[in-house]
Amino acid sequence: MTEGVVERSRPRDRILETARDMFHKHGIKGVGVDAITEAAGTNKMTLYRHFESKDDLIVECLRANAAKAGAMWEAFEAEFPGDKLAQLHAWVRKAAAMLNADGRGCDMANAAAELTEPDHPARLVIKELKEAQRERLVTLCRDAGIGQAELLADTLSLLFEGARVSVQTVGAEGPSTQFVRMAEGLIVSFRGTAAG
Amino acid sequence: MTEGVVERSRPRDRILETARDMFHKHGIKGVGVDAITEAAGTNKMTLYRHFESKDDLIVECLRANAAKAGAMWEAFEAEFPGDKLAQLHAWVRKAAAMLNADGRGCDMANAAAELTEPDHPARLVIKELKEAQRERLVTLCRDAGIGQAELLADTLSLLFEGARVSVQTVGAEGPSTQFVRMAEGLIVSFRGTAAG
DNA sequence: CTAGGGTGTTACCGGTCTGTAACTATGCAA
DNA sequence: TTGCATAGTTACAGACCGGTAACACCCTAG
Repeated sequence: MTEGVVERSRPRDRILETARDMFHKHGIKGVGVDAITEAAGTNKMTLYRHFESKDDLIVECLRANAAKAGAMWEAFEAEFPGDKLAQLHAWVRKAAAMLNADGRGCDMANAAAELTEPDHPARLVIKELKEAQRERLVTLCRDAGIGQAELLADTLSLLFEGARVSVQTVGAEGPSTQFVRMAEGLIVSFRGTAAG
Repeated sequence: MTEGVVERSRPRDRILETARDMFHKHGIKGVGVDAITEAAGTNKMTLYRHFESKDDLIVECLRANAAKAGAMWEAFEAEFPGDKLAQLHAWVRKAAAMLNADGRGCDMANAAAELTEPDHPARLVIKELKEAQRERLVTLCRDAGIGQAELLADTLSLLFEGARVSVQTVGAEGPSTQFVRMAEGLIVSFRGTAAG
């Protein structure tokens, strides 16, 4: 009765979820473990019983983000079963929606900007997850029957990545407003050229 | 009359230069003022005699970066006087060179990722300087006789921005390798369409 | 020579950070 | 009931952070 909060989930899940949100909003070095545990309604000892270190927590947060992104791809397939071109356009719409979601960029890109030590554990998983994402987009382009699928996928991915940092620096009214127009134009252009 | 021998630049210049380098390499929150002054061969008191605070130093570093970038544009004009299209291609080559320079992205984008407080003094100058950069590229495209100059400029700028974060996340062997090909293709494509 | 501005040195303040120790409280299961 | 895993509490260690005070130094202008 008196407790109506989200105390239903287990401390580990609450910590992970809260950390994801706070890292996203305030950056990784801008949030301490004390603030995370307090916001998660638990305490520091419990955090360190579930995670080896803050770096470990960071890595788990990045993996959780990637898992959520993976679910997005499954949603595309569910919405347009077999229609790969429609799924590609869905990706463009979803990307545009993320641009307007909040003024923060990609969590992995932001993490890479903050964690500069070359052997930081997060850098490995960032590279791994970004490469997996790229592979997915390349496959989607190829299955959509587009020639030079790699080039289109890389171009779209660079445009999106650039748009995300653009909203973070100059805001949502900057060059990123043209993202959909650019992306759709590119898809049309690549569809026009014969495969090869 | 008094000046002449510059065997060693003044403390303020050394601090500014050192801070620019260290912020670039290790991020802003990853470097303390003690480390900066020590690397600059001076001490903390001297830093605080020339800069109001670390935030003030950050802003001055960003402005110094922008000034250096401004010199780049003048170099284009000096190398290809009046030939705006050649200057645009020079911009593409210069951008590609920056991608391979080191694995770090744009200092302003990285600063925006780190400094999340909405009213942080650095955010204002980042927006101001990025908008100035964009205006320069738009003007160059327009003077090069390209129709839809804004759209080309924004597309190129997003591609470049995306390529910089890409090298920072997956490395220089990722999608950013195709940057020149993408950019040149876009310029050709936009030149083909009639102005209007 | 002298005065003074720029610089260097040392020590310190109050705060925050990650991470740990020791102990207590709770809930569930045999 | 007993036993054990999980979670909460308090306190602390050790390091680092941005920023300041007080004072000694040196070079040069006058």
